[in-house]
Amino acid sequence: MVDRPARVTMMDIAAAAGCSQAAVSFVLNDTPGTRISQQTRDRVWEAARALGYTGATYTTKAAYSGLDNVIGFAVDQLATSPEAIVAIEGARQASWNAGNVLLVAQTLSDPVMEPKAIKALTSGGISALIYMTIYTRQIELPSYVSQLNIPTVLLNCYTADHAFPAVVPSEIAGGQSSTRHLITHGHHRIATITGEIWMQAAQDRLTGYRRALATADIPFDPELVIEGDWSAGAGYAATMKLLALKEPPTAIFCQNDRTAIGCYEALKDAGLHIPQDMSVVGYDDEEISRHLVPPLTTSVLPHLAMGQWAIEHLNPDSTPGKRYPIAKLECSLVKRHSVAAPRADTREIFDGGHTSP
Amino acid sequence: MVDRPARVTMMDIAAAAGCSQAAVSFVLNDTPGTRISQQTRDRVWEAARALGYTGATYTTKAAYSGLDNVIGFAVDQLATSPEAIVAIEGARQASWNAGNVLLVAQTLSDPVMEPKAIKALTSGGISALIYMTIYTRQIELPSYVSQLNIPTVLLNCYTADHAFPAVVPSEIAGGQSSTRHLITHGHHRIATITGEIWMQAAQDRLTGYRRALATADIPFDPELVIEGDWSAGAGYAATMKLLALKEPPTAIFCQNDRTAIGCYEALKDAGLHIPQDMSVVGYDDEEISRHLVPPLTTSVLPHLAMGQWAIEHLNPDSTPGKRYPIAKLECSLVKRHSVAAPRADTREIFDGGHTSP
DNA sequence: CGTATTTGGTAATTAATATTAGCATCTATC
DNA sequence: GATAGATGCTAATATTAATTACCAAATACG
Repeated sequence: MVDRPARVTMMDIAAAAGCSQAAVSFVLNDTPGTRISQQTRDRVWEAARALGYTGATYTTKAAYSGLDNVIGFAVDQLATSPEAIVAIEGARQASWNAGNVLLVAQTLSDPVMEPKAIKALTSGGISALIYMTIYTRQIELPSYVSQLNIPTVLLNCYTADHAFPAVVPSEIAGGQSSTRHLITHGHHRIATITGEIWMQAAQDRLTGYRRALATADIPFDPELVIEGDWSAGAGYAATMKLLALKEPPTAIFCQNDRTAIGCYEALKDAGLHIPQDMSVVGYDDEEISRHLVPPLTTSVLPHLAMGQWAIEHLNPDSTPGKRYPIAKLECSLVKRHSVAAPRADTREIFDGGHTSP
Repeated sequence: MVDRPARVTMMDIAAAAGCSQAAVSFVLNDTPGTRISQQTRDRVWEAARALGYTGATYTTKAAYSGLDNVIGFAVDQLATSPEAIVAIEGARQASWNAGNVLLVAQTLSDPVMEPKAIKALTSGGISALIYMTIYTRQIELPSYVSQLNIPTVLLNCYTADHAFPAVVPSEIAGGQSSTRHLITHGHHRIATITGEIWMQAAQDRLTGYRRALATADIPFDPELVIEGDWSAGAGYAATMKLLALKEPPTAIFCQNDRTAIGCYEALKDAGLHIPQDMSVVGYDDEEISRHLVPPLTTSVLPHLAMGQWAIEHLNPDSTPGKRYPIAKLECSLVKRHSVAAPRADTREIFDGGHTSP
């Protein structure tokens, strides 16, 4: 480069502050063992700030830039739901022994903010990156992430090319075990209220539901699947629709807790009691679920475990071209008091008359 | 320095990778317009990583280190309570227009981790720092924070020397307005269940309580102040103690929502109804409060506003020696259904016989 | 087969910063 | 009022990294 007019050097600061370049170096680096008066220090700092000193050109984007054990954690949203916090906590716990520091930035799913956030993270010299999204989904990893040349793990999302380790909740298994839990309590006529069906999670939980039915040799009845939208309102409406059926279900698998809240309301309005008249299970284990009456049986999202998994799979040997399978972690069922065996009379109808002892 | 054995330079990498220093520079900087084969690039990266290349020495800790608009947010705990997240969200909203990126790190109140966290934050070249604690309290700001030479704001904490702008909730005003709310509903015999009294927040809320009584010319009765510990259990015990009083109160100001939950339980067990037999107000506006029966009147902690305030007061002109007053933001009361006028009969006793129309 | 062009580098130069050594000036001390 | 530090700084130098200019081998091509 022939002309570099923009760059501010220590020489410029020295000229502005009326001292030597060496003095500027001493001040800005706070070099121990040098004697510079406070006045000169102030003048230097002031000049540096006024001129917008940016440090040396020699700040290579190279790996291990000074800080070891700093792991970047990029997530699209922090405040909207607790999952991100839980995952961060899991990551923190897992890296506790190693003394790692987590640096968290929000990408806000914004084409302007995301590169800024990632740059802010990386220019600090992180040694690894965890990239998380709030909603489980396939993503296109931006090039400025994939070309970072540091170990990277995807959390709650994955790319089509499987170029990075990725971990997501096992929603299929979760839907399956929720449904199986109802089946083992003797239910045969089990309804489900889905989320917005275009979302991966909703499809997977439904798949799990069907799989559990198939495993137990219970025929699938499309009448018992109502499409919701994760909201309590949809849960209410769907439950009402189910109750109006000629053969109403004896149990409802609500595919998230908010839907279950609407379901609770509808059952109350219909004069039915949980779990005597109707068993209900939710999904997500939101804080409120344990305070419902009766406390809701639901599945915990494994975000804590996913955070831990991510840390444990930050493998430095990134063989180029390697392909990783997507890891799926179990959503464990927390059993509370919203599930019971169906009433004998109801059960007899579908059980062909023989009741269990 | 005569011997510098530790420092890894591009020369070292060049030797290890079997190429020139220039080639290393090209590769690590991804300099456009240079032709380096992929094999050489790989060798260079591998060597750089193996040797632990840390970048140039010339990475001055100077101001404005490359990244403008990156604000560090250090907080002791992220996961234990939602306040930190709310404050971060407030800060994010406030800096939205400016396009700032927030970089969040947890200090974990740990003498080992905190310096690491702060260093991770600052070495990225943040232009400002917000330092937050979960519990409102006076702190000793570590020297590596106070000597950072960037605009700094304290959130939910403050130093004895007032050397930095600081913002905390106005707990005194909050306690006062909670109590006043009960007074305006006609209550004269108002109890309070405190938190752990060594905590600033508990003391301040109690002070607000006393101040509200004094303003309304209601004599302070020590019998009506029970020391709790923020827990539901303490709330239960304290309420029972209050109910056993010769002249039980008609309203209870629980100094946090969890205490109020215990209080609700105790009242239920005593066969009393809220708000007909006893008015209750809480504090903190936890998620659960709106789902209690009846929904709890409580005060919202102003963490969102505090986050915004912090961003707005990141003033770059840090005149050395300047003193800042501690800003206090209002805890606004959210009125739900746990407060009503006292029963006429109860009120008559203390009202001297004349009831309001 | 000679020549042009691309590929893949190096050597030398330059820019920027860190560090060492030393030089005035002040200040306390006898 | 000489003198021995201590203080506050600069000049010179050493390191390090970025960049330019150039070079040799491989490849394409008529």
